[in-house]
Amino acid sequence: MNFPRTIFHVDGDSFFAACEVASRPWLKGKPVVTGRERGIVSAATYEAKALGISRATRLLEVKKKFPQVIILPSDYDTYALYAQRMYDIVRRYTPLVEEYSIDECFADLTGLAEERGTTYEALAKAIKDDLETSLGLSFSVGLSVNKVAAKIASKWNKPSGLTLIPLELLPEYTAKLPIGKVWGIGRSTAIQMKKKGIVTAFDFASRDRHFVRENFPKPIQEIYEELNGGFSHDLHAGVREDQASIQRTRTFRPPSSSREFIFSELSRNVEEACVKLRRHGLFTTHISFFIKSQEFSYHGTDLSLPHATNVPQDILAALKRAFEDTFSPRGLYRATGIRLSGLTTANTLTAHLFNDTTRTDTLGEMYKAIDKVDHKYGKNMVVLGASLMSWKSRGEMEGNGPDVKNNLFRKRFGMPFLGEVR
DNA sequence: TCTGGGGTCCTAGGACCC
DNA sequence: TCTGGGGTCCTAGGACCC
Repeated sequence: MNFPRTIFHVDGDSFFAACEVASRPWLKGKPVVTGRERGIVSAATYEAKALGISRATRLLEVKKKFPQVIILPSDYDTYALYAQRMYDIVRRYTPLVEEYSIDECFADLTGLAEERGTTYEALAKAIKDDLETSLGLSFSVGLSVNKVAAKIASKWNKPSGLTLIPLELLPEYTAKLPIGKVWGIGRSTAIQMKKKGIVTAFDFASRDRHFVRENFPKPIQEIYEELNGGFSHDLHAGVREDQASIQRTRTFRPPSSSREFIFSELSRNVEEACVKLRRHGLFTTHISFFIKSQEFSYHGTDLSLPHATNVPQDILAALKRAFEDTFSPRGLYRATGIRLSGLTTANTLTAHLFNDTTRTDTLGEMYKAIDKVDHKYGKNMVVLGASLMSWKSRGEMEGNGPDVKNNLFRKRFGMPFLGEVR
């Protein structure tokens, strides 16, 4: 078997649902789905899938047809914990591990089989067994010559599959694979390709290189190379420190046309994005926000801030006018979102360029204290008055239950400058 | 005061991923 | 599949410069 480079891909089977079962053993063997807060299925155990439930099935339908199914809200903190353990186990074999997503990773095993006097098949099996026995979850793994091919391999046989695609077998696999299933080929590219007579991944791979260069953008050209056994996607091992953006978005139900409420939703998103910013020790210089209409159209703008910041007050001040310009009282909206980009590690710009640095520094100090309070007593102990309507909203009850909601309000008191504290 | 050729930087928007 | 939330990368085109 020929592996010029040896790229390994791990994919957790029904990951979210499987994590729930692993952390609550009494759920074992039961049909469990996650995604309660969304109203549709995010992940389903195989017992649930056996009933005919698949991703994106409506939960109302699930409840009606299968009352025995256990419906859980997503718990990303737990999933992230399992993901971390998964990466660490793979790292026992090589430091070259890319933490690709919450349920996937890539590893570069090039040369390792020879080094250990074993085969790649045995090596892949060992990693898979290690993962499954240590975590109590099932994984599908794939081994091939690059990332695109390794993804094909891990998807080939789910759940709990182990597939090796050496260079010489790649055409056999691509010939059986619709082009739209290839990692990086989305709907619109697939449609474009169909018009050019490309149906399978092999159809694409066997086209003339010149034709591909002429007709497709760079990312698609890179996929072309990898479908032919080349190597164009490097592994990004280690943790990413140069994150480009942080975003926070939230859908609310029912949709609303209240200016105050929608701004409070935005304000809450800004606050939560800032928490993340501070946790990473970052400051933002560019923001973009949107409000999303019931018809799924997005309205919003991008803004540059006068100086780098990590406190919500600065961002909201910049946002206020743009929001007023964007918001239409006749519109019906279903979500808001904020994205922070132009991230830097220090607010160097503030130095002596602006005369309100004192205020910003004071706010900075205050948020240090607030972050400590949140760390000690739980998230969102202190929130801005501007966000308050969002916390009061009905949608909140669905996730946390009425107790939390009542609790939230008993302990509130107003505080100048900060808005409201509870 | 009529206009060549070439470069950089930024932004909006599209496409894609899990 | 009538649709949640969090990301990345690329490209075209405008602004500006020599």
